[in-house]
Amino acid sequence: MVDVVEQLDVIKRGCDDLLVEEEMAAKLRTGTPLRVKAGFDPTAPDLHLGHTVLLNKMRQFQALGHQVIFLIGDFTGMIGDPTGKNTTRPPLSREQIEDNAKTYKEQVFKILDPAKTEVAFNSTWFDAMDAADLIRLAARQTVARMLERDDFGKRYRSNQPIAIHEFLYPLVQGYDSVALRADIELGGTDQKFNLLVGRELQKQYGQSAQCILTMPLLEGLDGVNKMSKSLGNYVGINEPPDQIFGKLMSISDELMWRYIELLSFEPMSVVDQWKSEVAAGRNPRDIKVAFAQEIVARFHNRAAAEKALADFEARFKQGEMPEDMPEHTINTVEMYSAPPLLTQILKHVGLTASTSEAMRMIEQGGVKLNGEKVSDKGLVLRRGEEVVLQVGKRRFARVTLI
RNA sequence: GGAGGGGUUCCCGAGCGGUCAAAGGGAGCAGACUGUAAAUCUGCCGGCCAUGCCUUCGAAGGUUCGAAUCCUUCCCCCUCCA
Repeated sequence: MVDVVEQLDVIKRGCDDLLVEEEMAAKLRTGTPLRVKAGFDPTAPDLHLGHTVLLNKMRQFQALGHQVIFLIGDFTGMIGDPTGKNTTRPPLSREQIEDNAKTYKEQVFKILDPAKTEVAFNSTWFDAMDAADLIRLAARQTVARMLERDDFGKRYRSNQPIAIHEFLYPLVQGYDSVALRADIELGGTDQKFNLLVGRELQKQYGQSAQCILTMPLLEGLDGVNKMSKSLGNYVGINEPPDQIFGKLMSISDELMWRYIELLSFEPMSVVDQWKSEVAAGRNPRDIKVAFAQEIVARFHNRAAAEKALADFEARFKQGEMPEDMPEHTINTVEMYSAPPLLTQILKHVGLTASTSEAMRMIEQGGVKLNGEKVSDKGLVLRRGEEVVLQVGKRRFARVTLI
Protein backbone atom coordinates (compact mmCIF):
# COMPACT_ATOMS: atom_id res chain seq x y z
CA MET A 1 0.00 0.00 0.00
CA VAL A 2 1.08 3.54 -0.71
CA ASP A 3 2.86 5.53 1.95
CA VAL A 4 0.57 7.37 4.38
CA VAL A 5 1.83 10.82 3.52
CA GLU A 6 1.30 10.24 -0.19
CA GLN A 7 -2.14 8.84 0.48
CA LEU A 8 -3.09 11.92 2.44
CA ASP A 9 -1.90 14.10 -0.43
CA VAL A 10 -4.15 12.34 -2.87
CA ILE A 11 -7.05 12.30 -0.45
CA LYS A 12 -6.80 15.98 0.26
CA ARG A 13 -6.64 17.11 -3.37
CA GLY A 14 -9.43 19.59 -4.01
CA CYS A 15 -11.07 18.85 -0.70
CA ASP A 16 -12.80 21.44 1.39
CA ASP A 17 -12.11 19.94 4.79
CA LEU A 18 -10.73 16.77 6.33
CA LEU A 19 -11.73 16.12 9.92
CA VAL A 20 -9.76 15.00 11.80
CA GLU A 21 -6.53 14.70 9.84
CA GLU A 22 -4.53 13.11 12.65
CA GLU A 23 -7.19 10.46 13.13
CA MET A 24 -7.19 9.86 9.40
CA ALA A 25 -3.45 9.37 9.38
CA ALA A 26 -3.75 6.94 12.28
CA LYS A 27 -6.41 4.94 10.46
CA LEU A 28 -4.25 4.80 7.36
CA ARG A 29 -1.24 3.67 9.34
CA THR A 30 -3.02 0.52 10.45
CA GLY A 31 -2.66 -0.68 6.88
CA THR A 32 -6.17 -2.15 6.88
CA PRO A 33 -8.34 -1.07 3.97
CA LEU A 34 -10.72 1.61 5.22
CA ARG A 35 -14.49 1.52 4.84
CA VAL A 36 -15.27 4.63 2.86
CA LYS A 37 -18.91 5.68 2.90
CA ALA A 38 -20.66 8.06 0.52
CA GLY A 39 -24.41 8.41 0.44
CA PHE A 40 -26.57 9.29 -2.52
CA ASP A 41 -30.11 10.37 -2.93
CA PRO A 42 -31.96 8.06 -5.27
CA THR A 43 -33.90 10.94 -6.78
CA ALA A 44 -31.51 12.22 -9.42
CA PRO A 45 -30.53 9.47 -11.78
CA ASP A 46 -29.19 11.91 -14.34
CA LEU A 47 -25.69 12.57 -13.13
CA HIS A 48 -23.75 15.68 -14.02
CA LEU A 49 -20.16 16.65 -13.47
CA GLY A 50 -21.00 18.09 -10.07
CA HIS A 51 -21.91 14.63 -8.83
CA THR A 52 -18.70 13.21 -10.18
CA VAL A 53 -16.52 15.31 -7.90
CA LEU A 54 -17.40 12.95 -5.10
CA LEU A 55 -17.21 9.90 -7.33
CA ASN A 56 -13.73 10.91 -8.43
CA LYS A 57 -12.68 11.06 -4.80
CA MET A 58 -14.16 7.63 -4.21
CA ARG A 59 -12.25 6.36 -7.18
CA GLN A 60 -9.05 7.71 -5.68
CA PHE A 61 -9.75 5.80 -2.49
CA GLN A 62 -10.26 2.66 -4.54
CA ALA A 63 -6.98 3.23 -6.30
CA LEU A 64 -5.35 3.44 -2.88
CA GLY A 65 -6.80 0.06 -2.02
CA HIS A 66 -9.71 0.99 0.23
CA GLN A 67 -13.22 -0.38 0.36
CA VAL A 68 -15.76 2.04 -1.05
CA ILE A 69 -19.41 1.82 -0.02
CA PHE A 70 -21.89 3.37 -2.38
CA LEU A 71 -24.90 3.95 -0.18
CA ILE A 72 -28.24 4.59 -1.79
CA GLY A 73 -30.60 6.44 0.51
CA ASP A 74 -33.67 4.60 -0.59
CA PHE A 75 -35.30 4.80 2.83
CA THR A 76 -34.88 8.55 2.99
CA GLY A 77 -35.95 8.84 -0.61
CA MET A 78 -39.26 7.26 0.20
CA ILE A 79 -40.04 9.86 2.79
CA GLY A 80 -39.33 12.91 0.69
CA ASP A 81 -36.67 15.47 0.25
CA PRO A 82 -34.90 16.78 3.34
CA THR A 83 -33.53 20.09 2.22
CA GLY A 84 -36.73 21.06 0.41
CA LYS A 85 -36.51 24.79 0.20
CA ASN A 86 -40.17 25.35 -0.37
CA THR A 87 -41.48 22.47 -2.39
CA THR A 88 -41.84 19.06 -0.86
CA ARG A 89 -40.91 16.38 -3.27
CA PRO A 90 -43.39 13.61 -3.70
CA PRO A 91 -42.21 10.43 -2.02
CA LEU A 92 -40.83 7.85 -4.38
CA SER A 93 -42.24 4.40 -4.75
CA ARG A 94 -40.14 1.30 -4.25
CA GLU A 95 -40.22 0.69 -8.00
CA GLN A 96 -39.08 4.15 -8.93
CA ILE A 97 -36.25 3.89 -6.46
CA GLU A 98 -35.10 0.60 -7.88
CA ASP A 99 -35.24 2.07 -11.36
CA ASN A 100 -33.29 5.08 -10.28
CA ALA A 101 -30.75 2.97 -8.46
CA LYS A 102 -30.21 0.96 -11.61
CA THR A 103 -29.57 3.99 -13.81
CA TYR A 104 -27.42 5.36 -11.04
CA LYS A 105 -25.19 2.33 -11.09
CA GLU A 106 -24.88 2.35 -14.86
CA GLN A 107 -23.53 5.88 -14.72
CA VAL A 108 -21.49 5.59 -11.58
CA PHE A 109 -19.43 2.72 -12.87
CA LYS A 110 -18.12 4.89 -15.65
CA ILE A 111 -15.94 6.22 -12.85
CA LEU A 112 -15.89 3.70 -10.04
CA ASP A 113 -14.40 0.24 -10.19
CA PRO A 114 -17.37 -2.13 -9.77
CA ALA A 115 -15.14 -4.83 -8.30
CA LYS A 116 -14.11 -2.55 -5.47
CA THR A 117 -17.51 -1.05 -4.74
CA GLU A 118 -20.03 -2.25 -2.21
CA VAL A 119 -23.53 -1.03 -2.97
CA ALA A 120 -25.78 -0.63 0.08
CA PHE A 121 -29.34 0.53 0.67
CA ASN A 122 -30.27 2.15 3.93
CA SER A 123 -33.73 0.62 3.90
CA THR A 124 -31.91 -2.58 4.85
CA TRP A 125 -31.66 -1.41 8.44
CA PHE A 126 -34.33 1.25 8.62
CA ASP A 127 -37.15 -0.98 7.43
CA ALA A 128 -36.40 -3.11 10.46
CA MET A 129 -36.93 -0.18 12.81
CA ASP A 130 -40.27 0.71 14.32
CA ALA A 131 -41.61 4.09 15.47
CA ALA A 132 -40.23 3.62 18.97
CA ASP A 133 -36.77 2.88 17.58
CA LEU A 134 -36.90 6.03 15.53
CA ILE A 135 -37.95 8.14 18.49
CA ARG A 136 -35.14 6.65 20.53
CA LEU A 137 -32.78 7.68 17.77
CA ALA A 138 -34.30 11.16 17.75
CA ALA A 139 -33.67 11.41 21.49
CA ARG A 140 -29.94 11.39 20.83
CA GLN A 141 -29.85 14.92 19.48
CA THR A 142 -31.23 18.25 20.64
CA VAL A 143 -33.09 20.95 18.78
CA ALA A 144 -30.44 23.48 19.72
CA ARG A 145 -27.81 21.25 18.10
CA MET A 146 -29.90 20.96 14.97
CA LEU A 147 -30.24 24.70 14.76
CA GLU A 148 -26.48 24.90 14.61
CA ARG A 149 -26.74 23.59 11.12
CA ASP A 150 -26.35 26.62 8.96
CA ASP A 151 -29.38 26.26 6.76
CA PHE A 152 -31.67 25.36 9.64
CA GLY A 153 -30.38 28.30 11.65
CA LYS A 154 -30.82 30.68 8.76
CA ARG A 155 -34.30 29.51 8.03
CA TYR A 156 -35.22 29.71 11.67
CA ARG A 157 -33.91 33.24 12.01
CA SER A 158 -35.52 34.45 8.81
CA ASN A 159 -38.88 32.98 9.70
CA GLN A 160 -38.83 30.29 7.05
CA PRO A 161 -40.61 27.06 7.87
CA ILE A 162 -38.75 23.98 9.02
CA ALA A 163 -40.68 20.74 9.05
CA ILE A 164 -40.00 18.31 11.87
CA HIS A 165 -38.99 15.49 9.59
CA GLU A 166 -36.19 17.62 8.29
CA PHE A 167 -34.58 17.37 11.69
CA LEU A 168 -34.73 13.61 11.37
CA TYR A 169 -32.64 13.43 8.24
CA PRO A 170 -29.26 14.16 9.78
CA LEU A 171 -29.97 11.49 12.38
CA VAL A 172 -31.05 8.97 9.83
CA GLN A 173 -28.03 9.67 7.71
CA GLY A 174 -25.79 9.55 10.74
CA TYR A 175 -27.17 6.22 11.76
CA ASP A 176 -26.18 4.86 8.37
CA SER A 177 -22.58 5.32 9.43
CA VAL A 178 -23.25 3.27 12.55
CA ALA A 179 -24.87 0.52 10.53
CA LEU A 180 -22.03 0.47 8.03
CA ARG A 181 -19.22 0.92 10.57
CA ALA A 182 -17.74 3.58 8.29
CA ASP A 183 -14.15 4.71 8.83
CA ILE A 184 -14.61 7.81 6.76
CA GLU A 185 -17.56 9.46 5.10
CA LEU A 186 -17.40 11.65 2.03
CA GLY A 187 -19.84 14.36 1.14
CA GLY A 188 -20.31 17.86 -0.22
CA THR A 189 -19.52 20.83 2.00
CA ASP A 190 -23.24 21.24 2.56
CA GLN A 191 -23.15 17.83 4.18
CA LYS A 192 -20.60 18.64 6.84
CA PHE A 193 -23.12 18.90 9.63
CA ASN A 194 -24.79 15.63 8.69
CA LEU A 195 -21.46 13.89 8.48
CA LEU A 196 -20.55 15.15 11.92
CA VAL A 197 -23.79 13.76 13.30
CA GLY A 198 -22.67 10.38 12.01
CA ARG A 199 -19.43 10.82 13.92
CA GLU A 200 -21.27 11.57 17.15
CA LEU A 201 -23.70 8.73 16.78
CA GLN A 202 -20.90 6.27 16.18
CA LYS A 203 -19.30 7.36 19.44
CA GLN A 204 -22.60 6.96 21.25
CA TYR A 205 -22.93 3.48 19.83
CA GLY A 206 -19.47 2.60 21.01
CA GLN A 207 -17.76 2.65 17.63
CA SER A 208 -14.68 4.57 16.66
CA ALA A 209 -15.75 7.81 15.05
CA GLN A 210 -15.55 8.20 11.29
CA CYS A 211 -13.40 10.88 9.76
CA ILE A 212 -15.17 13.19 7.41
CA LEU A 213 -13.99 14.52 4.11
CA THR A 214 -16.00 17.25 2.47
CA MET A 215 -15.66 18.17 -1.16
CA PRO A 216 -16.59 21.60 -2.52
CA LEU A 217 -19.78 21.90 -4.48
CA LEU A 218 -18.78 22.32 -8.07
CA GLU A 219 -19.84 25.63 -9.51
CA GLY A 220 -22.02 25.44 -12.57
CA LEU A 221 -21.13 26.82 -15.97
CA ASP A 222 -22.08 30.29 -14.76
CA GLY A 223 -19.30 30.09 -12.21
CA VAL A 224 -21.58 31.38 -9.49
CA ASN A 225 -24.24 28.91 -8.49
CA LYS A 226 -23.56 25.31 -7.73
CA MET A 227 -24.01 23.01 -10.66
CA SER A 228 -27.55 21.75 -10.78
CA LYS A 229 -29.96 20.47 -13.30
CA SER A 230 -32.70 22.83 -12.26
CA LEU A 231 -30.48 25.85 -12.82
CA GLY A 232 -29.52 24.55 -16.23
CA ASN A 233 -25.84 25.27 -15.62
CA TYR A 234 -24.71 21.68 -15.73
CA VAL A 235 -22.84 19.23 -17.90
CA GLY A 236 -24.56 15.86 -17.87
CA ILE A 237 -22.32 12.82 -18.16
CA ASN A 238 -24.71 11.25 -20.64
CA GLU A 239 -24.71 14.22 -22.95
CA PRO A 240 -23.36 13.87 -26.50
CA PRO A 241 -19.65 14.61 -26.97
CA ASP A 242 -20.08 17.92 -28.76
CA GLN A 243 -22.37 19.17 -25.99
CA ILE A 244 -19.95 18.28 -23.23
CA PHE A 245 -17.10 19.76 -25.17
CA GLY A 246 -18.92 22.96 -26.05
CA LYS A 247 -20.17 23.55 -22.56
CA LEU A 248 -16.73 23.07 -21.06
CA MET A 249 -15.21 25.46 -23.59
CA SER A 250 -17.64 28.14 -22.49
CA ILE A 251 -16.48 28.33 -18.90
CA SER A 252 -14.34 31.19 -17.73
CA ASP A 253 -10.57 30.80 -17.44
CA GLU A 254 -10.78 31.17 -13.72
CA LEU A 255 -13.39 28.50 -13.40
CA MET A 256 -11.37 26.23 -15.65
CA TRP A 257 -8.72 25.72 -12.97
CA ARG A 258 -11.34 24.85 -10.48
CA TYR A 259 -12.84 22.27 -12.81
CA ILE A 260 -9.43 20.82 -13.53
CA GLU A 261 -8.59 20.43 -9.88
CA LEU A 262 -11.85 18.69 -9.11
CA LEU A 263 -12.53 16.81 -12.31
CA SER A 264 -9.29 16.05 -14.11
CA PHE A 265 -7.38 12.86 -13.42
CA GLU A 266 -4.12 14.57 -14.35
CA PRO A 267 -1.75 14.63 -11.38
CA MET A 268 -1.35 17.96 -9.65
CA SER A 269 2.23 18.18 -10.86
CA VAL A 270 0.99 18.42 -14.45
CA VAL A 271 -1.68 20.93 -13.50
CA ASP A 272 0.88 23.10 -11.74
CA GLN A 273 2.99 23.05 -14.85
CA TRP A 274 0.05 24.19 -16.96
CA LYS A 275 -0.52 27.04 -14.58
CA SER A 276 3.03 28.27 -14.88
CA GLU A 277 2.86 27.96 -18.67
CA VAL A 278 -0.25 30.11 -18.79
CA ALA A 279 1.39 32.59 -16.46
CA ALA A 280 4.24 32.69 -18.98
CA GLY A 281 1.87 33.56 -21.81
CA ARG A 282 0.37 30.35 -23.09
CA ASN A 283 -3.26 30.73 -24.23
CA PRO A 284 -5.56 29.27 -21.55
CA ARG A 285 -7.74 28.08 -24.37
CA ASP A 286 -5.24 25.31 -25.15
CA ILE A 287 -5.50 23.97 -21.61
CA LYS A 288 -9.24 24.19 -21.77
CA VAL A 289 -9.27 22.15 -24.95
CA ALA A 290 -7.10 19.45 -23.40
CA PHE A 291 -9.30 19.33 -20.34
CA ALA A 292 -12.55 19.26 -22.31
CA GLN A 293 -11.19 16.41 -24.36
CA GLU A 294 -10.22 14.47 -21.28
CA ILE A 295 -13.75 14.69 -19.97
CA VAL A 296 -15.35 13.77 -23.30
CA ALA A 297 -13.03 10.79 -23.56
CA ARG A 298 -13.95 9.69 -20.05
CA PHE A 299 -17.66 9.49 -20.75
CA HIS A 300 -17.40 8.53 -24.40
CA ASN A 301 -14.03 7.73 -25.92
CA ARG A 302 -10.88 9.23 -27.36
CA ALA A 303 -12.18 9.30 -30.93
CA ALA A 304 -15.27 11.18 -29.87
CA ALA A 305 -13.06 13.70 -28.13
CA GLU A 306 -11.02 14.28 -31.29
CA LYS A 307 -14.15 14.67 -33.34
CA ALA A 308 -15.71 17.06 -30.85
CA LEU A 309 -12.69 19.33 -31.17
CA ALA A 310 -12.70 19.16 -34.97
CA ASP A 311 -16.42 19.94 -35.15
CA PHE A 312 -16.02 22.70 -32.65
CA GLU A 313 -13.34 24.41 -34.67
CA ALA A 314 -15.24 23.99 -37.91
CA ARG A 315 -18.33 25.47 -36.39
CA PHE A 316 -16.91 28.41 -34.56
CA LYS A 317 -13.77 29.26 -36.42
CA GLN A 318 -15.29 28.84 -39.85
CA GLY A 319 -18.85 29.51 -38.83
CA GLU A 320 -20.18 26.29 -40.24
CA MET A 321 -23.37 24.71 -39.11
CA PRO A 322 -23.25 21.61 -36.98
CA GLU A 323 -23.65 18.28 -38.71
CA ASP A 324 -26.19 16.99 -36.28
CA MET A 325 -29.19 19.00 -35.38
CA PRO A 326 -32.70 18.14 -34.31
CA GLU A 327 -34.92 17.39 -37.28
CA HIS A 328 -38.58 18.14 -37.44
CA THR A 329 -41.26 17.47 -39.98
CA ILE A 330 -44.34 19.59 -39.65
CA ASN A 331 -47.61 18.96 -41.33
CA THR A 332 -48.58 22.57 -41.91
CA VAL A 333 -51.81 21.74 -43.65
CA GLU A 334 -53.18 20.04 -40.59
CA MET A 335 -51.74 22.43 -38.07
CA TYR A 336 -52.28 25.81 -39.63
CA SER A 337 -55.08 27.20 -41.73
CA ALA A 338 -52.71 29.47 -43.65
CA PRO A 339 -49.04 29.02 -44.55
CA PRO A 340 -47.26 29.25 -41.21
CA LEU A 341 -45.38 32.22 -39.87
CA LEU A 342 -41.73 31.70 -39.07
CA THR A 343 -42.49 32.69 -35.49
CA GLN A 344 -45.00 29.90 -35.14
CA ILE A 345 -42.56 27.33 -36.46
CA LEU A 346 -39.81 28.54 -34.13
CA LYS A 347 -42.12 28.00 -31.22
CA HIS A 348 -43.36 24.68 -32.53
CA VAL A 349 -39.91 23.13 -32.80
CA GLY A 350 -38.91 24.48 -29.40
CA LEU A 351 -36.30 26.95 -30.59
CA THR A 352 -38.19 29.63 -28.71
CA ALA A 353 -40.56 29.32 -25.79
CA SER A 354 -43.34 31.33 -27.39
CA THR A 355 -44.19 33.19 -30.54
CA SER A 356 -43.72 36.39 -28.59
CA GLU A 357 -40.18 35.35 -27.81
CA ALA A 358 -39.66 34.41 -31.44
CA MET A 359 -40.68 37.92 -32.47
CA ARG A 360 -38.27 39.43 -29.98
CA MET A 361 -35.47 37.22 -31.23
CA ILE A 362 -36.11 38.39 -34.79
CA GLU A 363 -36.21 42.01 -33.66
CA GLN A 364 -32.86 41.55 -32.00
CA GLY A 365 -31.27 39.87 -34.98
CA GLY A 366 -30.93 36.52 -33.31
CA VAL A 367 -32.73 34.40 -35.88
CA LYS A 368 -31.26 32.90 -39.02
CA LEU A 369 -33.03 31.06 -41.81
CA ASN A 370 -30.67 28.91 -43.90
CA GLY A 371 -27.81 30.96 -42.52
CA GLU A 372 -29.34 34.33 -43.43
CA LYS A 373 -30.36 36.74 -40.75
CA VAL A 374 -34.11 37.31 -40.63
CA SER A 375 -35.46 40.80 -40.08
CA ASP A 376 -39.11 40.37 -41.04
CA LYS A 377 -41.24 39.41 -38.07
CA GLY A 378 -44.12 38.49 -40.35
CA LEU A 379 -42.10 36.16 -42.57
CA VAL A 380 -44.22 33.35 -43.94
CA LEU A 381 -42.72 29.96 -44.78
CA ARG A 382 -43.75 28.04 -47.86
CA ARG A 383 -45.10 24.55 -47.71
CA GLY A 384 -42.85 21.87 -49.12
CA GLU A 385 -39.76 23.71 -47.98
CA GLU A 386 -36.87 22.29 -46.00
CA VAL A 387 -35.14 24.95 -43.93
CA VAL A 388 -32.43 25.23 -41.33
CA LEU A 389 -33.38 27.51 -38.48
CA GLN A 390 -31.01 29.01 -35.96
CA VAL A 391 -31.73 31.01 -32.83
CA GLY A 392 -28.81 32.58 -31.07
CA LYS A 393 -25.43 30.96 -31.50
CA ARG A 394 -26.22 27.47 -30.48
CA ARG A 395 -29.77 26.48 -31.12
CA PHE A 396 -30.39 24.83 -34.47
CA ALA A 397 -33.13 22.81 -36.11
CA ARG A 398 -33.76 21.37 -39.54
CA VAL A 399 -37.41 21.64 -40.41
CA THR A 400 -39.36 20.12 -43.26
CA LEU A 401 -42.73 21.65 -43.98
CA ILE A 402 -45.29 19.52 -45.72
C1' G B 1 -56.43 28.77 22.03
C1' G B 2 -55.17 34.47 22.02
C1' A B 3 -52.65 38.85 19.71
C1' G B 4 -49.98 40.77 15.65
C1' G B 5 -47.32 40.60 10.77
C1' G B 6 -47.36 38.67 5.81
C1' G B 7 -48.61 36.02 0.80
C1' U B 8 -47.17 40.55 -6.12
C1' U B 9 -44.89 38.31 -12.60
C1' C B 10 -38.54 32.77 -12.57
C1' C B 11 -36.33 34.92 -7.56
C1' C B 12 -35.95 39.25 -4.27
C1' G B 13 -38.93 43.41 -3.85
C1' A B 14 -42.02 48.28 -4.82
C1' G B 15 -47.05 49.47 -5.75
C1' C B 16 -52.11 50.28 -1.95
C1' G B 17 -58.92 52.59 -6.76
C1' G B 18 -57.72 54.51 -13.01
C1' U B 19 -51.83 56.80 -16.40
C1' C B 20 -50.33 48.66 -14.12
C1' A B 21 -48.52 43.43 -17.98
C1' A B 22 -47.28 46.16 -12.71
C1' A B 23 -40.91 50.43 -10.34
C1' G B 24 -36.01 48.65 -9.02
C1' G B 25 -32.50 44.65 -8.57
C1' G B 26 -31.04 39.59 -9.72
C1' A B 27 -31.40 35.56 -13.04
C1' G B 28 -32.28 34.53 -18.13
C1' C B 29 -32.21 35.53 -23.48
C1' A B 30 -30.43 38.29 -27.95
C1' G B 31 -26.84 41.69 -30.19
C1' A B 32 -21.74 43.97 -30.11
C1' C B 33 -16.84 42.57 -28.52
C1' U B 34 -14.09 37.65 -28.08
C1' G B 35 -11.01 32.31 -27.38
C1' U B 36 -18.84 29.78 -28.46
C1' A B 37 -14.51 32.68 -23.10
C1' A B 38 -14.88 35.95 -18.73
C1' A B 39 -15.66 41.18 -17.94
C1' U B 40 -18.15 45.23 -20.33
C1' C B 41 -21.85 47.79 -23.27
C1' U B 42 -26.89 47.79 -25.75
C1' G B 43 -31.65 45.76 -26.08
C1' C B 44 -35.42 42.37 -24.54
C1' C B 45 -37.67 40.00 -20.62
C1' G B 46 -46.81 37.01 -19.62
C1' G B 47 -49.34 34.85 -23.91
C1' C B 48 -51.79 34.91 -28.79
C1' C B 49 -54.52 33.81 -35.32
C1' A B 50 -50.77 40.67 -32.89
C1' U B 51 -51.02 48.19 -34.62
C1' G B 52 -55.62 44.56 -31.41
C1' C B 53 -57.14 40.74 -28.02
C1' C B 54 -56.60 37.39 -23.71
C1' U B 55 -54.68 35.83 -18.84
C1' U B 56 -51.71 37.38 -14.21
C1' C B 57 -50.68 40.27 -8.24
C1' G B 58 -52.53 33.20 -2.33
C1' A B 59 -58.18 31.24 -3.52
C1' A B 60 -63.31 32.29 -4.12
C1' G B 61 -67.06 35.82 -3.99
C1' G B 62 -68.57 41.17 -3.67
C1' U B 63 -68.45 46.85 -4.12
C1' U B 64 -67.27 50.12 -8.41
C1' C B 65 -67.85 52.86 -14.92
C1' G B 66 -62.96 50.78 -13.34
C1' A B 67 -59.48 46.58 -8.28
C1' A B 68 -52.85 44.06 -7.34
C1' U B 69 -55.02 48.16 -4.64
C1' C B 70 -61.63 48.57 -0.91
C1' C B 71 -65.13 44.66 1.60
C1' U B 72 -66.38 39.31 2.96
C1' U B 73 -65.09 34.27 3.51
C1' C B 74 -61.39 30.66 3.01
C1' C B 75 -56.20 28.62 2.50
C1' C B 76 -51.01 29.06 3.67
C1' C B 77 -46.51 31.16 6.22
C1' C B 78 -44.09 33.83 10.30
C1' U B 79 -43.64 36.19 15.32
C1' C B 80 -45.05 36.70 20.43
C1' C B 81 -48.12 34.78 24.42
C1' A B 82 -50.58 30.17 26.32
